[in-house]
Amino acid sequence: MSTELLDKSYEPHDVERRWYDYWISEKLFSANEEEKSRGFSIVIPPPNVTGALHMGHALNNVLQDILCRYRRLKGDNVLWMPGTDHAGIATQNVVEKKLAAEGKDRHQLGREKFIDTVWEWREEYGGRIINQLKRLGASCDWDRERFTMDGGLSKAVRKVFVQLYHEGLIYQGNYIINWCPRCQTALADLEVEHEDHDGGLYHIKYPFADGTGGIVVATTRPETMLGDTALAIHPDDERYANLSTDKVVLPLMEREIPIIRDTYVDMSFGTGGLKVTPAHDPNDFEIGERHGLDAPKVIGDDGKMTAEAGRFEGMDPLECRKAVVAALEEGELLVKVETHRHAVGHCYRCETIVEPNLSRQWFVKAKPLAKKAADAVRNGQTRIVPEMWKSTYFDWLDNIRDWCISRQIWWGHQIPAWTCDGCGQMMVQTETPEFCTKCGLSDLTQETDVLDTWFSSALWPFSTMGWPEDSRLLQKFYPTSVLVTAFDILFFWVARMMMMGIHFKNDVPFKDVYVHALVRDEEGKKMSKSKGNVIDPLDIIEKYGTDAFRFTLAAFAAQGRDVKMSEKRVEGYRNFVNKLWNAARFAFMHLTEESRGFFLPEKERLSLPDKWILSRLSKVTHEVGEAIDSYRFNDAAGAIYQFVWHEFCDWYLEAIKPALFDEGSDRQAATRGGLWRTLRDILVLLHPFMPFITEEIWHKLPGTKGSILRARFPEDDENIAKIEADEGAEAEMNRIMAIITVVRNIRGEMNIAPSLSLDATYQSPDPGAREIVERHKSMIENLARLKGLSVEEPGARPKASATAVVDGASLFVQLEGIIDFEKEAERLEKEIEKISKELNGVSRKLNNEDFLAKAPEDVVEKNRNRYDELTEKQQKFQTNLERIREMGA
RNA sequence: AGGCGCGUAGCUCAGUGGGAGAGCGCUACCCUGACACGGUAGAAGUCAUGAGUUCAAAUCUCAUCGUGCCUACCA
Repeated sequence: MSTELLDKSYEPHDVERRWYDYWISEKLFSANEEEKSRGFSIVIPPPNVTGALHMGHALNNVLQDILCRYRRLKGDNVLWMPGTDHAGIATQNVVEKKLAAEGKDRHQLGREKFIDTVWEWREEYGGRIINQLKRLGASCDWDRERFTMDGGLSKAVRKVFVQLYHEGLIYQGNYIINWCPRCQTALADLEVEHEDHDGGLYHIKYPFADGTGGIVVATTRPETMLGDTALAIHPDDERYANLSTDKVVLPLMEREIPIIRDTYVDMSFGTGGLKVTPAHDPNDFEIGERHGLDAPKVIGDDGKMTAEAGRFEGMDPLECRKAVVAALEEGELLVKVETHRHAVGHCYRCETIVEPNLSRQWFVKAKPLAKKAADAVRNGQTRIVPEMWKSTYFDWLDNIRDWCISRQIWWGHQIPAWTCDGCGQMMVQTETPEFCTKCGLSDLTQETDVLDTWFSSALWPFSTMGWPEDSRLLQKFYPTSVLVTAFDILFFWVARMMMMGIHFKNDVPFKDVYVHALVRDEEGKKMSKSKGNVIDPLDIIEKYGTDAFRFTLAAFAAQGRDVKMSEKRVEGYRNFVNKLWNAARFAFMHLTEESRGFFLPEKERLSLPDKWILSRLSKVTHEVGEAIDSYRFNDAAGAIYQFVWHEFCDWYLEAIKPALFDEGSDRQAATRGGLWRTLRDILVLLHPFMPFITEEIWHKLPGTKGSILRARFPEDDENIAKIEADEGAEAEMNRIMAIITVVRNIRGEMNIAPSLSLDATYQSPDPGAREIVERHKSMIENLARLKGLSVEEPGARPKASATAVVDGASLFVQLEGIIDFEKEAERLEKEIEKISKELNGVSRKLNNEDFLAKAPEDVVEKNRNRYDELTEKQQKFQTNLERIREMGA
């Protein structure tokens, strides 16, 4: 019975550290694959091991944590599988940069030593993001933390690669791929980010070989002309129907190249002539294939012009472009240069311009896998929420192209393919071969390329659970219940997990995919370091506490809309955290071991505020559960916020104070039960959103045992009394609250000092209403600060009073000596005007025969009732207005 | 070029066929036995624009304008 237990305002830091340690040491996040209870599982979207927590991670993981904590409260056996991915290119870049600072490069170290260095780096820094997730309160089963380069996961990668290869779904081939000259590796199409650039469109004349003229072609990349092997025109192009020759001379190279006819060419573009560079443009490559053209590479993998570029060898492509253009100008072959806006591809890891380049790479034949992945969503095996994303998902899968999976880097899963140095036989198998299967020679060379990181990520839902073994974990928790992710990796990751999961597990990897928003800055821009608009989640946590931050994220996670983050909002929810803290602090002044309400007092002993708050609580409990079940996190957060602040604190706590201070009374005992129960349930409802403060208060709340993580959601808890909606109590309480509000309104509008106690008269023709008001007179007097309320039948109106109308009754607030007649008249006029406006709308409807005939009965009825109420109210105000005018005159 | 969103109070956003909502900000009053990170009351919106469907539209349809994003091999 003292407030000394708690500080006046909530101090999160210490509390957060303490309880997180406690949860870990008590193993409260552990899943149990041997237990029979209903399983619920989520695999974390593994953050890059090089990563640092940003807002996107924060939102993503907070939502997952809310789901996991909620499901635990619902009694589920929850597995939240954590881990990181090895982020091949990104990690290699980081470590290379570090080496460069020491004046070294990876080639000096050699492959093996370099990989050792990366592992060392990972040991030292790789845990950073994991620790940051812990600051968020993430309740992952940390004992099971996985890494895509772990032994088990690597085994899964090999097995998948080998099987797909033997099924013909992985092949090696020479195709145009995206080459990042800085990272020195191929990239998948998805890993290229397109950005519009203003460039030049160079019109270049290719003279006919017979010297009779020429054809002008247009290109944005003149330097590639050095590798041209044809000039293409549309077969139906009448401009070129009768050419005297079928060859042109490639300028600068002075090489004769054929004029070919291909329907790919767009006659309406420029002059209708297209230069063909099979080695440096995907379309040109296909044309080249069709016409059997050579494909000389003029831009090398090192990003420099090759020997094929003749005198331009060794130049940087952009430098070469200038030189080529200058040379063309000199030869008077440059017809014109226009400015032209076109998309330029950049490496998603280092932003260098990527070169389309002909290269021998490994590919996954995506179409057959993609079809099954799309079908699984079409037939509802996997549900995408919100549905809006379904079309994006289908669109991509239905138009999917083969996936380039080989990377020319060292950090990653080395492709399990070996070539015999003797006979050239290729062996693709899970175990390292000792001898050539064809000639028996033991000189074998393994493919040096590694696999795309996303290749191993695609296996994450089952590789983390022990696949290819048929583990207990897989049996219990695969398919996972839901995948929570932002849309930006819908293709990178979700679609590919679907493909792999279905192919190798014969079942989808998750039942639901919940696609959440992207977190943006206050202006709605994507947060990025280069823009300098990044808000660091850890700074926010430091300043406002994790619970406030989490609640903010949840409250703004409306489906289908981005979250614009600003500190101001976090501050608002920090205040909410503090409000809860103080409500608890107040409650603890009155709660003892004995006041706990495992069973609530019999209904007859409960006061109206108790019955009311319990009824509201039962509804809010239901709302919160339903909202989380359907991933409407903002609705859940909103419902509980509204309830705690504006019902529990504003009304209930104020209403029960007299009872609580009535020492030794029965009503004190009964109300303590109501208070205990409501606070207890609030903590449980809030726990998924605010794990720390709820745990802290839980432990201080008499009558609770152990961690709140082990509590049951109120509806499912067998150990506490059932509560249910009580419409009667709600109606009664609403009537009382309306009266109080109306008195306060008069006080406010008339500018009456709160310290001034007033008398009021309540007049109603309804004996039932009078009885209710009479019964709760003291509550009204107390909360409306009245020194006396008399309850009467309609009759003489008190003189010099301000009036209000509630539920068909009149309320007179006596203001002898202090009433300002003019002000009161003004106030009443304002009320009347407001009512008239509403009345207009309603009567328009009721006077409309179509409305009466066609609108549903209940809508008509509702409007009729409203009409009656408003008319009566208007009349009462009108009478009072007249009276006030008389008195004032 | 296609596709998907968004445009509601000063700001940030809920609401998606029947009485315009919240948080922050603003105004007035108040340190009333937990909370000034608080309390009570109040002001504030042609629900982007135009047309249509409907008894009824912020909500459905179409168009327009503005805005954001995604996909794309038009040189």
